[in-house]
Amino acid sequence: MPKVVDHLERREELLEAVWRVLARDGLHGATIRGIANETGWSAGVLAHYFTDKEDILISALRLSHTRIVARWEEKLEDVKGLAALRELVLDNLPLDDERELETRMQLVYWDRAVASEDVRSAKWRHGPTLLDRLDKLVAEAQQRGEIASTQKSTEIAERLWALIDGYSLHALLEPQRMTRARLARLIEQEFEQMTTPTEVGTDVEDV
Amino acid sequence: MPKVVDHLERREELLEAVWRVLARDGLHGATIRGIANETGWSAGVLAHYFTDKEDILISALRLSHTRIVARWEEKLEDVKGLAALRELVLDNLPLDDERELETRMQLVYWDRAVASEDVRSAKWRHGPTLLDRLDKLVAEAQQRGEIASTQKSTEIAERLWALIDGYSLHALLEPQRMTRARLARLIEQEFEQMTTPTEVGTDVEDV
Amino acid sequence: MPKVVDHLERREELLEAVWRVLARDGLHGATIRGIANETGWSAGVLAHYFTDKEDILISALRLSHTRIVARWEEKLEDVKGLAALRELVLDNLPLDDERELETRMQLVYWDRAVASEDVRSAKWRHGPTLLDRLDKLVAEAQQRGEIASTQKSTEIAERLWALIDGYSLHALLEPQRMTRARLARLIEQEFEQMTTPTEVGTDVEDV
Amino acid sequence: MPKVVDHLERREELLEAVWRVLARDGLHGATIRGIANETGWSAGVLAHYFTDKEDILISALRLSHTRIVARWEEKLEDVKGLAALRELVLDNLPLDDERELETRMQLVYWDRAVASEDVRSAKWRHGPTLLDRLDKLVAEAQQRGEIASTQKSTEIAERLWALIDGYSLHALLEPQRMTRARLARLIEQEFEQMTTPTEVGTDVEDV
DNA sequence: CATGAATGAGTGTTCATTCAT
DNA sequence: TATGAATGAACACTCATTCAT
Repeated sequence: MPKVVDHLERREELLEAVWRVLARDGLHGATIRGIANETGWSAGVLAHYFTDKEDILISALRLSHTRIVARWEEKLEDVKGLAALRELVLDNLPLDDERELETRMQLVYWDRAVASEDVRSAKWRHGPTLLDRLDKLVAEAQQRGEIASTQKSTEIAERLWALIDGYSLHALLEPQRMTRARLARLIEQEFEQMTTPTEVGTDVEDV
Repeated sequence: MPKVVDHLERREELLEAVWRVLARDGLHGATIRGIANETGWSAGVLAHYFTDKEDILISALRLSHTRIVARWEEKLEDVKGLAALRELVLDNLPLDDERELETRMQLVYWDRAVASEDVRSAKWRHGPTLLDRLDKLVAEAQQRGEIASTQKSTEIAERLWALIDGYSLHALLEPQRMTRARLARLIEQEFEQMTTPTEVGTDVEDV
Repeated sequence: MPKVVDHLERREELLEAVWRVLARDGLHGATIRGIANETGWSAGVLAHYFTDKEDILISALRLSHTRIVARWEEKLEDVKGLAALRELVLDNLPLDDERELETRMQLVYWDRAVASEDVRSAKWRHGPTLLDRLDKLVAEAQQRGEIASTQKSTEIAERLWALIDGYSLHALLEPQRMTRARLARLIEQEFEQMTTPTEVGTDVEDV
Repeated sequence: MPKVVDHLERREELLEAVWRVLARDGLHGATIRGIANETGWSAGVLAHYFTDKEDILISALRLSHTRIVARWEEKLEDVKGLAALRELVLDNLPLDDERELETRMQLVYWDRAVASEDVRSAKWRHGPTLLDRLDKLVAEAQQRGEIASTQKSTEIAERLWALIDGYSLHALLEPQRMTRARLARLIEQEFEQMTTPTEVGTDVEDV
């Protein structure tokens, strides 16, 4: 009996090594040999699982997305509205090593994305699912009266997404200034602002 | 006497070509020969003005920063407080071609920045002057009573900076969705929120 | 299993090609592509066996030294004193193609050696083993009474070494004048002079 | 009146700079710009005095030869025989800075000489004048009875020349071992050996 | 399935040379 | 005469890719 290797399992194991290399060396520093070295296998083995270097990079990014979405599903199963929204936002910030790796992963693709329509396309990105989910949860929180409805849910979601990416970027580029603690505090303030002032506002109006 | 060439002028002319290449092809696609082609000169001419490819890239980034800061100085000469803050924020968003090029320029360096302490250093970046300026103007606006003082100026500035980079990123990655018009509108809402709700609002309520 | 190649054997095969190139084109004319061409392989293959061009050149020189020393060991196994000395001297003169190639090899490095302390260092040269060996054999011949002891062994060795390099140089630079035959004759005279005159010799004859 | 420049004088001034560069950086490290830098003039000025880089190198070597020969003429004007021979030999050893520079100059050309018949030719070298002169003086010394006639003058001259180049080489490659003092002593011994032992021989005969 | 030997295109860089001023 | 701007060929080196074993 020949050695049976679970093709998909091995593939994902390889892609996780790609993640580590991308997070460590950036996309410009990610070579086939460097990746192979990180996997512990030889360079040629990647040819068995991927057609191309581009295929490796796309696959790595997509697997990351898939994992993230799966994690969302699990996390948001039992929570609703504002609580769910907070959960989702916190899950997309580099507040621990795992999420920082994911953030780095996305960041290194941007250099290529600006130059290539192809990289910007759905083949690489899993679409704006984060924005959609934020929107859905914001709307839900508005319906529950947890968030003011003075602004459209889409716009609030858009703002949250921008904050997530902006703060994430600053956390990676200036880690000693934008520490994880500071980042968590700033996001917390964001939620306070989204809730308290407007709640009062509604009260006044309601009177 | 040899052919007279203004060294600094020629240098800046070359660096502007570098900008165009970086914005078009990304940092990973910027080759010496590609840059030379964009300048209209031969490849070897770059050796006269720069020691290294790294020198070219650093110089291009720094010149961009210098130009931007100079533009700020000019724009903010006569305005103060909230008006100045709005001016500064709008000046840092990809709302026209010139600013979009600047935003692209910065973005393409991030891939390298995450992997290299050196690229993150002051040699490449001109320091967090934008944040400092935002902070100063927010504080000024707070003193004038144009913005509520419920939140520290630093935190408001930090949020504005994150929004600038987050929105800019989305504008570049999904231009058909995040159009310039939409971006302008969202930023305008941000300013409305910073001013209206806190004015009188909370005070009155608390009474 | 991949194609099996004896790494060390292939390495030495490549280095022998480097010898031929150096002897033919000089060090200044030895390019990676020229060397690759001489090996019969593509240029990139050298990257598998050597880190650098400098590594190639150092390795080529060191292998030559290693081979030469090994040959000495073998040749001097059974002979002693003057006979061994003669053997050693003759083995270091360009009296056949193999030794001429070795001499050329050494010569082409001198241009670099004068300018660089590094090239003069032990990393490149195998130390003055030839001088040491000459010295040892001269002393041995003196103890056996085959050579006069009026001069220190070190000084005789030093002179022999200078003659070896001086004659070798002239043989390479003016081959039509300093033929191999002439070179052999001159060295033979050197040995005669080292032995006969001090041995009472002339006195007896003249009587 | 335009600035009058003595063409030949300027040419020689430039070539002396070439000497310094060759002695310092070797032939492989001698670039047009490096030479120009050493002259204190711009790079383009060399184009006015020399057609080619090869022309520069040839000219530098030939001027050196010319100067050396002129020095010989002067030095050997009043001395004859053995004394003149000693003078000539000492003048060709790197026993002071000026002569070391000359020796280095010659040495760095050897790498090119082995590869190119052209460099070995008379266009580059001033022919074996040193050997001829040595020969003439040895013969003269033999006629005067200062040196034994047991060996042909040509062969003694050949040996002296080999010693000169061999010792010079070792002095440049291992300066800390083969010091100038040691070199002078070894050469002195050579002259003693050339005279004393044979003198004894003659004494016996004369009896 | 896994290896690593081998390839060749593309990169940054150096440098002799030309030429308008 | 002297300059230095500009060129373009040649270089060492990197790296994704192919393929025989």
